[in-house]
Amino acid sequence: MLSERRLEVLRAIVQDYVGTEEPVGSKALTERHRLGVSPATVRNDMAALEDEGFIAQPHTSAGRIPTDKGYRLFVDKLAGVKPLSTPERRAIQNFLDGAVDLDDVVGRTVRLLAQLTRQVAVVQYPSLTRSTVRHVELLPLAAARVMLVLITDTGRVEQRMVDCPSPVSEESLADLRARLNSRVVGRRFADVPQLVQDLPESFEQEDRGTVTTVLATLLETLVEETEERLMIGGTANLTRFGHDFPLTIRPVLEALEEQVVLLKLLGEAKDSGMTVRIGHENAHEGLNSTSVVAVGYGSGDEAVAKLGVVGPTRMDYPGTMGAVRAVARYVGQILAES
Amino acid sequence: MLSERRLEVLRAIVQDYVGTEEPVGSKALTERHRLGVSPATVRNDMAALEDEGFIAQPHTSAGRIPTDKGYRLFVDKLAGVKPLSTPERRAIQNFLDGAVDLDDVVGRTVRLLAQLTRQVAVVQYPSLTRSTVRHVELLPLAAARVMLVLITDTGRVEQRMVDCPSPVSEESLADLRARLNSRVVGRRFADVPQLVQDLPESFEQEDRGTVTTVLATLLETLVEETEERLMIGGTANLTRFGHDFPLTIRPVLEALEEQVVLLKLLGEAKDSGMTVRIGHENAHEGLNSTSVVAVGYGSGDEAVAKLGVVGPTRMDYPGTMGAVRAVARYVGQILAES
DNA sequence: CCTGGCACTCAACGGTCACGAGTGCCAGAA
DNA sequence: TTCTGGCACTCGTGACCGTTGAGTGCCAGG
Repeated sequence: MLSERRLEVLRAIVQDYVGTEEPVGSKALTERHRLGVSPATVRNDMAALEDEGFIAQPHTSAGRIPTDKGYRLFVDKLAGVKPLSTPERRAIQNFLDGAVDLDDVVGRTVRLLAQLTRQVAVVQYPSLTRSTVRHVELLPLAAARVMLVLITDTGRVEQRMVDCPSPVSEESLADLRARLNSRVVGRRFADVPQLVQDLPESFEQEDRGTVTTVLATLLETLVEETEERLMIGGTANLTRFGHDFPLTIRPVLEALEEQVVLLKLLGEAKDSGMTVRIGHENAHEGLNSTSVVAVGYGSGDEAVAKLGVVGPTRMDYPGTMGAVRAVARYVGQILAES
Repeated sequence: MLSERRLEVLRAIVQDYVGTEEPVGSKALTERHRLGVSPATVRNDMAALEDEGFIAQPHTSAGRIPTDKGYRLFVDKLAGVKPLSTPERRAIQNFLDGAVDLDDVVGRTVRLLAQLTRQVAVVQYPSLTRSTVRHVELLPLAAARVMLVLITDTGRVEQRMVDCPSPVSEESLADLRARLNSRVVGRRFADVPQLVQDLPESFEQEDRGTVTTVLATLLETLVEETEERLMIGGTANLTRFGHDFPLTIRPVLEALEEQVVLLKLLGEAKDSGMTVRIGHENAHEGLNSTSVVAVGYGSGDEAVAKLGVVGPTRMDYPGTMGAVRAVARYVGQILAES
């Protein structure tokens, strides 16, 4: 087991390295942190930490840098979550309060998070399957053409065109709309399939085709949209990564463009509490030199979606975690109000 | 005026430089392009082209590279638009055909364009002001709370929450919905303000407040959404820019994140025909070393929005222009069908 | 178990030098 | 006139090399 002081040394190394972006040596450490021991002692501790795999040397005769394992220990045991300052909190609230619709909320959140953490921000749209139905609308566009509009309690709206097998009267449509809504409003999307299962049977023969088609489209929409949407921002912050750009930044940008990858990334995060994935802990190869800090957010107790940031493993974990958590809370509040 | 051969030399320089990304010298030129003259002659021509400002030397004893002015001449006089190959056309169609809604169309388009040109793609959502109204829906959510949903002929949907000054009955709402739709369906959004101007007067005193509020929100939505939305993709392609990364890529990423900047950029493009802005022709400073190729697209003759790509001034103009034009056409078709 | 001392390693920096691609200019040929 | 070959010159690039200094590992003694 590592002694108290060695942990202290690790903490100091992480902090210095995050600050300076340069390998940190024993002498510099004793000067900047009152460890109460000489550089030689620190060197011994460092050797031990290196043996255990918490730190590494880029090359002989250079200082040490933390490994993924080192950051992991730092995050788990050595660092807390740094709360935001009052002005910061106020700024968040002001910035988020002006949003007019869901797109706007998500857009503002992503910009805010990117600015606050100076990293790449990712915000997932509230999931359909975890939301409840606020309203289902059916609009006749032509004789046999209907637009289906789904509205969630989180303000999300989805629409689909439905081509019916036969012309539908306004009355039948109104009837379907009414019955459909009476069954599903207030229910979770995940439960919708069950709830509408026997609906066609209660209609006249002539309208049954239409009802079936509409319901099919509705269910299809639910399935398609389970692959969620998301928004990213702050990619310009990637340029602060390191000096060895092209190789580092390229795969990250590529990964960020693949929504599938990002969604999987967020999906892997725990539903409650904050999740931090460091370097190689990320399954996707392009993100092996980045860390992901993610957390769920929602209007109530339950998370309806996730948000987070992607940055270099060498990031300010306490600060980033603080910002992510705070933003998630405020977004939850905003959603609850609307 | 420049002689025929000198123009030919300029064309050769642009082509070679675009291909190799390295300053091109007189000897290499004569070897790769059958100009029928010796390197010495080409040198004289180059000196002339340099005097006129079409090409420049990064430093003495290096080859020449085209200036913005040189590219401009190339695009205007020396290069055509390269049509896509049949497989490419087919790929576009296949890729775009599977789209389920407007978001999907735009998303697919942006990915397609990025992939085709290997550059950053920007696609603007169909403008509200230039679209026509397909339907206006009013959904009662609570006694004094209504959701306003706007649907355009291009499939775009906008929704807003409206808090009414007093409770509204279902009947009044249905009445308003009917009258509103009878006035505006099929009309252009730009004309809506006029069309609904006198609507409140025709309602009972008790509902007038609600009507006014709803209309106010409607008009507000139109104004807000005049600042259009857009989607970008292919930013990973920025890493192919040059070897002097950080300085080049940074401002571009920043500019791309500012939707305002991009919208202005696209807004400056001509409504019909293709617009190419080269290097310093772009007002925004961060884009001084990039070129923008943009074109309008729409379901009919008229453009409802624009799309384009952003890439290094050193880009394959004929190919890029060909891809942009082709994609715009297909997107137009898709929109017309839906 | 900590400390000071010491020899060793190695990336980074800067200077020198040869190479070669590319230029401008000029005198002579077409 | 216009093109061509020849020639001297420029200057960025890359190889080579010695110096410097931060940092290490190890060891003997407190």
